[in-house]
Amino acid sequence: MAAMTLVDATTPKLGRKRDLTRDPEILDATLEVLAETGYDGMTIDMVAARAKAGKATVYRRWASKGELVIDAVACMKSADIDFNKLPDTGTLRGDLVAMIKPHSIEDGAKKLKVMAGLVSLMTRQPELADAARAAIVGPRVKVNSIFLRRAIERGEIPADVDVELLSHVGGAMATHRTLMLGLPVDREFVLSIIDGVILPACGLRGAATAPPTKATTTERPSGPGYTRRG
Amino acid sequence: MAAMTLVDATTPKLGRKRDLTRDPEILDATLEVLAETGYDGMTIDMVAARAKAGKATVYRRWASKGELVIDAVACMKSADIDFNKLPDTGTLRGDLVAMIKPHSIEDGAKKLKVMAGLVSLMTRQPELADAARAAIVGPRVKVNSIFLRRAIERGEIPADVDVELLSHVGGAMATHRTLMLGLPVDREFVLSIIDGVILPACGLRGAATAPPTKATTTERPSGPGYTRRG
DNA sequence: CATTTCCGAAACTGATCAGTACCGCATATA
DNA sequence: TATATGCGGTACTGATCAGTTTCGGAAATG
Repeated sequence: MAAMTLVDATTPKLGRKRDLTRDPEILDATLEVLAETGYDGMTIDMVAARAKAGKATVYRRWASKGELVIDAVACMKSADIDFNKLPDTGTLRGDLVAMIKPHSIEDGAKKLKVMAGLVSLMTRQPELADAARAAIVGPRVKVNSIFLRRAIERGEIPADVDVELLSHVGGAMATHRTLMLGLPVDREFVLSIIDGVILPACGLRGAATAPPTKATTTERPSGPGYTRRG
Repeated sequence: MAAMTLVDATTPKLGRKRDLTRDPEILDATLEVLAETGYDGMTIDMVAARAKAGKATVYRRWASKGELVIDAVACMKSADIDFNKLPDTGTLRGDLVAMIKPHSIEDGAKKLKVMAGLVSLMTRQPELADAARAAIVGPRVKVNSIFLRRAIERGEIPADVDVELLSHVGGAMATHRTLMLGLPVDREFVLSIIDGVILPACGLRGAATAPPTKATTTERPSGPGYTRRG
């Protein structure tokens, strides 16, 4: 990921070799500063200081501030969800809830903070926008759509639910809460999205909710934590 | 709205009076530039040029760039929804759809563009964040919660739907689509949120959708465009 | 019509920051 | 151990921009 915009780097025959361990450290520092101050507030000196590196070292590896940031953002992608280890609990709710881990929440929060610092620039820098979407939006949407499609195949939810749209609901609510409302996205909030929006929108009801006033609540396969409406 | 941060302005006994028509023109120019370039990209010279005013004229009215922007954002609030003329069609879907007017879509799109230019700063400037939320998030959420509560009172939707949460869904999806995906929020998209997320989450189904595979679709008061599940 | 004050324009000041150049030291090769 | 090179640090350059000052002209008052 980093290599793509790295400044040439022809290996010398003699003398000291480029210290490759500096790259990830500088990229991490970039993400930290980005999350704290945003793109415009971030200076190369801040990044260098954070990484305990010299400014020149940064410019020896990346041609410009813009390319450094694009690389750093692209870097976040790999540190994301492992698609080979997705939960498969047998229920949509189970799968969604299984994704709520402290690490995942924390990681998402940091990514959204980075995103906040880039939003303004993204409208004018398609390359950056693509990198940010691929790193932050893409993976989460993909996971949700996998879970939803599974639930359809399983017959748990109707086949006509708008998977594409519903896959975005979680991320949209988290984004909105962080960027617009300035409130934290914690476990409780994610649960409320699952039980208050996504599952109901699929015709299911969340775990700990009272049955609807009039509806005849037909008990379903009775797996832990959901009932089907209709 | 503008007056609160305006620089003193003691009326003289003699000579030319302050041209009050310049204020709204400068504020409008500010919003335009803000939407196009974001807070950091915006310069006072740009605003002055756009308003065909001198830079000094701007500083004669606002003490700093920050205060100008806060005023401009606060200004957007008043140009919003008229709460005395909210639609009341008798159905939740009818009310929600009645809010989709070309002007409303356009207005929302512009506000989101302005918001995009402020997001990064909002995390570090609570005053600005408050102004932005009051102008952009607040009114829309309020409208949705009014519609939802009405629908509950009417018995159209269950009383246990999470009104607070669902009121944010529309705005969250629009924000996400604009800021993160860089796609336009058009009538079709708003309709898909209504029919694909909000109504289903309330146990209703949108107008032009096939009935669910297994559920017994009980026909309800049979107003145009909805059926109740359960 | 004289006076006062605002206007737009443009020049100026000081701070900040991207990007460059250079230094002396550390380190890996031969 | 001699040599070539990357390292962190610092000083520099040039551009940009917030905010100030100044100026000639235009308007409103009396």
